Amino acid sequence: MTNKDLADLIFPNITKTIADYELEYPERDLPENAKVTRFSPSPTGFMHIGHFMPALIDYILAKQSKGVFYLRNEDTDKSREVDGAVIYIRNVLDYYDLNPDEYEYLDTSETKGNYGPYIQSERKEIYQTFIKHLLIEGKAYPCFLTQEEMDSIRKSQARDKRRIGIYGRYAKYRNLKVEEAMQRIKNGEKYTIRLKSTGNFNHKFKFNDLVNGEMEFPENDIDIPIMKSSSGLPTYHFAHLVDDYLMRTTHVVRGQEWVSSIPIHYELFKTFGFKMPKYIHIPLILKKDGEKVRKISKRYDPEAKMSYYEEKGYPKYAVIEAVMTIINSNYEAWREGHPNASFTEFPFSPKKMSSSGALFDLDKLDNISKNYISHLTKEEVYNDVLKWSEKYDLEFYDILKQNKEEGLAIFNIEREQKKPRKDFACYQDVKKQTWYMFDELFDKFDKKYEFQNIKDKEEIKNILTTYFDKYYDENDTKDTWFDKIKDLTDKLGYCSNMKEYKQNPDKYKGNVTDITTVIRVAITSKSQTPDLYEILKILKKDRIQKRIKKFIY
RNA sequence: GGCCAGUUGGUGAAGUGGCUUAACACACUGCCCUUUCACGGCAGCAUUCACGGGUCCGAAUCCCGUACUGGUCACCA
Repeated sequence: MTNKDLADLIFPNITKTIADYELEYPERDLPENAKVTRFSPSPTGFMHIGHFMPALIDYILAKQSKGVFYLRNEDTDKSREVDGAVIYIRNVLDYYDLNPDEYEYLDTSETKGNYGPYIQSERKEIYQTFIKHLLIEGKAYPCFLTQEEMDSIRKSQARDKRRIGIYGRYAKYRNLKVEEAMQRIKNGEKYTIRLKSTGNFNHKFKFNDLVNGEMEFPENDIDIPIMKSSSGLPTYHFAHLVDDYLMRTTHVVRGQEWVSSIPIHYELFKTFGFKMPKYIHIPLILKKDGEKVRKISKRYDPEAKMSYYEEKGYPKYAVIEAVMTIINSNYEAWREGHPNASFTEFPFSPKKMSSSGALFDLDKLDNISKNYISHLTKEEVYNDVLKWSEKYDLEFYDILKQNKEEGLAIFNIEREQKKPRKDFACYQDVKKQTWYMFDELFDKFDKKYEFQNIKDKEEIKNILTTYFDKYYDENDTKDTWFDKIKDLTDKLGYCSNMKEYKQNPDKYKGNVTDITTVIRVAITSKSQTPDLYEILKILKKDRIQKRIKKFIY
């Protein structure tokens, strides 16, 4: 009985060889230095910002080098798979225009690319071919350790302060006779297949990570599981080896949490004699939790989920920009010199990445987003808000849809000028800041009139009636409008000249500010709004009179 | 506990031995502009780069040690 017999017993139907697959998936015919990257999420839930960042980098790297960016579905753990996660992840890529060149979509059976299948659960035979090869060579073996046995090994190792894992004398089945292994398998015993590690923990090897530079690790000597007993599917480490080799991946972008697996991956690649891809281990996104910082979590931190940004209505441009500033510290400087360039043109450098984790600054996002939205045209804002509200605020959507002209006018207040207002950080803000301009909302809401200095009802009434009966003319230009306000101010015993007022505040009942505030509040209910003249201009006489009447009586 | 990495202001950070009396951006504070709010302008915000020691004419930058922080040690990825 030989290793070959054992391998045939375990994989009777595997007849192909590694060489067959190497022929089937040859080296890619790409320009020199073209990078092949992949976005490879496991479909276990929502798309996390910690996935989005590597996806952006993958995309940039491939685009810039005229390479390939492909999507691979890492679904080797069927028990953790969440329904719809695949579709959701794809939608996020789609939403941000990070379209993969190669992919396979389960729901639509749409597929593209010659290096598939791109779904790991459909690659079982391929993995098993590689595992069979290892078995034949005596570099892997079936292990019959039960969960309970492994738990007790782990406990005793922890107690004795030894390294945790199945290695050395803990690897009870690594030298089991072929005959006995075959007998156990025939008896129906459960087994996993482990790598027969040849590493020595006391030997170090050097490894070059594109972010961290040269690092040194002890060799792996743990007989890691490469195939699960439950499904016959490989573990992550083994799938990484096979897929990234066969799909001819050149650059692997993944989170820092993977650097501790480097010794395992190093040994795996060495065992097969395959060249390792280059690795870019990117910093984790952290979250401040009281005094401590920790890895951002989709359970506790709403902003960890990519859906957060869509729900709030942050323009995708702003989200990408904000993430890019974390990715490379010199991004902002570059952007200043290239205001209209696509982020894909940014000369990304892994060396410029920080190797420690970063807090994601939502204030910064707001700032980027406000700047961006402030430079859109009124039509762009209108269309974006319409699109957003159709999904997230139907009431507002209906109003906007029916009042397009008015919406455009409102969004154009102090816009389309050299230094536009920066009111909106996201489209969710728009309604909060413009609702009083729409009668449907203004009439509906329970308003708190935010009067400031002048609170006396009679005085307010007097100011309003005098102004609207004697002064207001909807055709006035801004200058004449304000001249009239000043005239009224003086007539009523207030001061229209602020400098004069500041010198002798006691001589007057108040100043222009008080008068405009009364008008502003009576009309909008709010003490703080954009330019009053513009607001009056949009509302027009009839609606203003209606509001005033309603307010006074 | 083992292994790996990191530590510059509230945040992202620039900085690779003298050009740094530590850049830039966000946030914050104050002033100015101003019909409110914003916008905009100006100014302020780390005498110091986790700590201790060493090398050097000279260190945030190089070396050693300590502390702290983070990641990881699954038939999860």
